[in-house]
Amino acid sequence: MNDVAREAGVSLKTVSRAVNGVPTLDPALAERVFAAIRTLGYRRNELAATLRSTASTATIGLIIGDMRNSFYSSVAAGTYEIAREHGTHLITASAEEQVELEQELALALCQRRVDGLLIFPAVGDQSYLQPEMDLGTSVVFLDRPGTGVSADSVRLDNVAAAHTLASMVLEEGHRRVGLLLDTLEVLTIRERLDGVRAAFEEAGMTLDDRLISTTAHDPEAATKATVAMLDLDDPPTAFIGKNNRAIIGIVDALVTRGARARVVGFDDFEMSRFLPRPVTLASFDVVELGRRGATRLFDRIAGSAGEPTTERLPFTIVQRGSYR
Amino acid sequence: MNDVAREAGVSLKTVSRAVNGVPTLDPALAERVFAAIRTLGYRRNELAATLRSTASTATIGLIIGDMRNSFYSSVAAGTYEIAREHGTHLITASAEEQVELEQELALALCQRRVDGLLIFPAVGDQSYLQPEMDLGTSVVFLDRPGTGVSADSVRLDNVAAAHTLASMVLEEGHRRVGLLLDTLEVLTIRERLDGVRAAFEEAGMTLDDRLISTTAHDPEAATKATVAMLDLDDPPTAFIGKNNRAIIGIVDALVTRGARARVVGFDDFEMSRFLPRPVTLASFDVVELGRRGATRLFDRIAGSAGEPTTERLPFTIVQRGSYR
DNA sequence: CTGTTAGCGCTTTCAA
DNA sequence: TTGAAAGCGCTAACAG
Repeated sequence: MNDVAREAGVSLKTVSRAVNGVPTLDPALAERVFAAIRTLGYRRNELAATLRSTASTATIGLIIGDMRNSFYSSVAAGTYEIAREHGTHLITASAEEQVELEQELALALCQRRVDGLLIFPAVGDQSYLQPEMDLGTSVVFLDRPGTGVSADSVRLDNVAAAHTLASMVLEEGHRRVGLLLDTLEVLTIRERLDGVRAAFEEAGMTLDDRLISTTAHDPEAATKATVAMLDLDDPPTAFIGKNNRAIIGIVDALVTRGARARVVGFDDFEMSRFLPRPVTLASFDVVELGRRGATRLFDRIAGSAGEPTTERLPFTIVQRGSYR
Repeated sequence: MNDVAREAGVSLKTVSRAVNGVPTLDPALAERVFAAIRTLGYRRNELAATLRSTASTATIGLIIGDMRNSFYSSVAAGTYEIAREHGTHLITASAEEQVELEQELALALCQRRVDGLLIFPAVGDQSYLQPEMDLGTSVVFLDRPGTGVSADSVRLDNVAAAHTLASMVLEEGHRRVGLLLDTLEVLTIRERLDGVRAAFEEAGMTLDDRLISTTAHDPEAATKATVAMLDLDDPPTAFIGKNNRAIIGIVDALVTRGARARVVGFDDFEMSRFLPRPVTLASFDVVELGRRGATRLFDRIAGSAGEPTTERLPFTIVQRGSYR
């Protein structure tokens, strides 16, 4: 910048003003500065610019579970969209649902002075964020609330979606309903179970514990659990899958066994129309989850005050599968 | 940092040394510094640290086409994996295959002083990168080479994969083969066409222009083009799809028409086993593409010299679909 | 092994 | 409207 000032025959500060587009600068001077910049091939150092400045670093961090999972990459797409509108860079990191790793990554991002953090909190304690938040870093939780700190969150309306799916199945006359879930440590899963349970209670029924699997982490595990339920004396006539991968596992089991059963579940996916059995899915707009989270974060970064809020995204019911 | 020094009763530099883990520091002094850090809640500013230092910013940039596309998000996953091993942050940006946007994003990342850039170059000219590379920013191109600059690239062996698929179909006795491609402006597509053409020539045959579609951008367009070919007097008995989305479109057309045809193509995907027709796919390890690109980039950042290299990832042939 | 001084590239005073 | 000086938070260089 000094070289540019010398070349243009102006002071350092005038170069700074030109580069920052300060309107009170004489256009003739500005043009001389830009000419010098071109001849010298000067590149402004954005990092240095934020050092003295009270302005932000124009960078936010996103901590997700797993980049290969389309759920998370869709959220990242929505987040990026909003970040781009704000001229902000997005640093994405993957914590693999481990809270220690999440903490390490979040603190590293804070050391990098990100303006804000969007986090899918892992099972565990997020109180490590409190000092960072006190120091001015904004935080928004996605999909589930953090533990031990109070911050904004944007979530899915799991209870209502689960209630709707379960009511539908019960109204169709099914009485034996198998649930393919994951560990109940995860709030999202508990919410989905709660919604189903509420629908059962409204119908004057109770859930059979033997028809609740909490091990359907992936398609293969879901298949195994489904097969086990089909082998019961009084097997389910309907199944509810906790997400797209559970649905795949259920359908796989049914096809392999040549069994017929009603299948419903959560999350739509691109290939769902090719499922060889008809399925009904409660679908959430996951890209919108990323957009809303980022929008809330930028509100806070811009200084929006007030108590932490919780936003819940609605769902839609879609019919898929039974391709022949 | 000054406050910490005062609190610990040492000099600024000693705090710096403690924070950086300089081994020649008296452990007793270091402990006093850390105690002061804890009581004051001091957070090191990584951005300021890289200002004076000749060291890197420990950040790399990745410019992809579209975050929602699993092809790109898989590459991002592989890139992140390697970046993490190097203690480096990953800033991801999406240029939507537009070269002007790509240039804007790449230059913005250079202003942020990323150590290196991984780019899926859009159709157009990448010579805008030359000044940045001269200034020391490393660049590696993914999936296709950049135009107008010479840099490392990691690519897929499209020609060989296309040749193998086409030879397979011809050996099975098919003589009318429909190609569902995208615009030939994209090198990857041209390579795939070249591989098919070579296989045809080896078999003493030529491609029928009416059986080459260059409009199969998405599943719907692929379906349309497939239907048009099926309506010809002498319709294809086999189809080659340019990627997973083209395959979906082809299968959709066949199922809707109740038509039988051999289907082969590029790229495996999670749901391919549920396709209602048997398909043979040439599958590339896309996560590995991200890993290799990042590995090459870190080699260059570490100072590895030499002429730009081109690496090509191999493919594997997999059988999918025909689920009942 | 520790401290002092200068300076990274830029912005913020505040005076002219 | 422009410029000089000071300083952001840290590290490099060189003494001691």
